[in-house]
Amino acid sequence: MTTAVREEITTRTKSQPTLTEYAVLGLLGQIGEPISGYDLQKVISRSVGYIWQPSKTQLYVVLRHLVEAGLSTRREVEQRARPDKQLYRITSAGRAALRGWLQRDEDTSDPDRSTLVLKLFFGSQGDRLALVRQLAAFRDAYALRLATYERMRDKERPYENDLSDEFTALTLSYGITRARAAVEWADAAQQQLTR
Amino acid sequence: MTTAVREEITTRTKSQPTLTEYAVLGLLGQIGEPISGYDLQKVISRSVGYIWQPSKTQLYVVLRHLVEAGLSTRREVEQRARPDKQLYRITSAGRAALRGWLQRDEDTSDPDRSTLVLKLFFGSQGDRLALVRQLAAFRDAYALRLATYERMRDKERPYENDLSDEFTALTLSYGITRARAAVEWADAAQQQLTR
DNA sequence: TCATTCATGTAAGCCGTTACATGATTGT
DNA sequence: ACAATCATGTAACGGCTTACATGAATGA
Repeated sequence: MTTAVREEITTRTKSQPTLTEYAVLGLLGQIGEPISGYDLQKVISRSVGYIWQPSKTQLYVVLRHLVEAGLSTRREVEQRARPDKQLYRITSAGRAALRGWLQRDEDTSDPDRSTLVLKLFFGSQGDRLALVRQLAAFRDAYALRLATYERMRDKERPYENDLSDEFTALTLSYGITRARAAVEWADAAQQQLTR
Repeated sequence: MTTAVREEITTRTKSQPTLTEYAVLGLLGQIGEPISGYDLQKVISRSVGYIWQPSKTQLYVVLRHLVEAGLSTRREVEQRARPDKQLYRITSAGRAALRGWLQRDEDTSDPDRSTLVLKLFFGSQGDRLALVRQLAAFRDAYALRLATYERMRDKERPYENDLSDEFTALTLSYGITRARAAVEWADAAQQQLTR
């Protein structure tokens, strides 16, 4: 029974890490010392929490995956007064994977999912130039979007099948506001990083 | 075999609609005339697309759900030159469900998931006052966030387990920029709607 | 006495994605 | 000759959430 489960899990492994897995890896890298899943969650809520926050259940799953992929070690610590705990620590393979991820350009130009911002959070562990380059791509993607939105706004009868009214105009202006804010932020960030 | 599948689906029904289902329902309501899934997708890409965009596969699933829930009718149209198609049209029960959704305050105060903006898109089909009220809640949620972020920024040593550096400061400033933009937009929108 | 902290997990299920299938028709 | 348009779907699976379980220790 146990073995059967093991096998299933093992065969499923090997695909490349998810966003969440990289995020956890990034934290392990940033923290340095071994840390339990439980404590990690607290760190998250005080740091990356505002960008990205998985449920605790998922966190435990992700940590297991990282260990299976050799990106983290797990060490069991027995306690008397408290339940036993597992301490996780990034491996050198983990650091390499993280650096690789931070390096790689994202081909998806969907700025909202915003992998870029997450990467930037862990920027100190990666290559500065690669991040600046990705930041520029992020900026451009949003600028493009912004242009599209503004074109939509400025047409009086955008398309045959038109749904526009007072309310849709409002939501469109929301999109514009957000996109503009993103572009401006990206510009400032770029200056900051290249200065 | 077929019957078995039918049963499974039927028993699973009955839970209240998902966000995506409401979104499709909103579109059916806005459009008025019967429309095929295929055409719906096009409308989406030209309208709500920038807020929310399901895959075509999911769209077909959602339409089936709506019919099963009695919120939409489906009428088969046979064609010679083209594949047959199904035309969907909102029912009165559907309109009622939609109005109810637009009315209801959302208890989750997570502004990012942004149900509010989606609701606003369909605002013309709902009660103006209810939407203004929800818009205010949205504004407040973001204002609260903004305050939290600014507090984080202004502390030099935020917490024991501190991760802050040049990069995290940058991402924090991203959060601040976004939150501030959201608050400002919400204020303007509120004025617009109450004027 | 009762809630909270510590610490990890299982089970069930939802929402959604990508890849693939089908097959005639129209445009380049 | 080849690609795109029309039109709908199945299969497989992935990521994530919520609810639930456990059980001692500490604090109000």
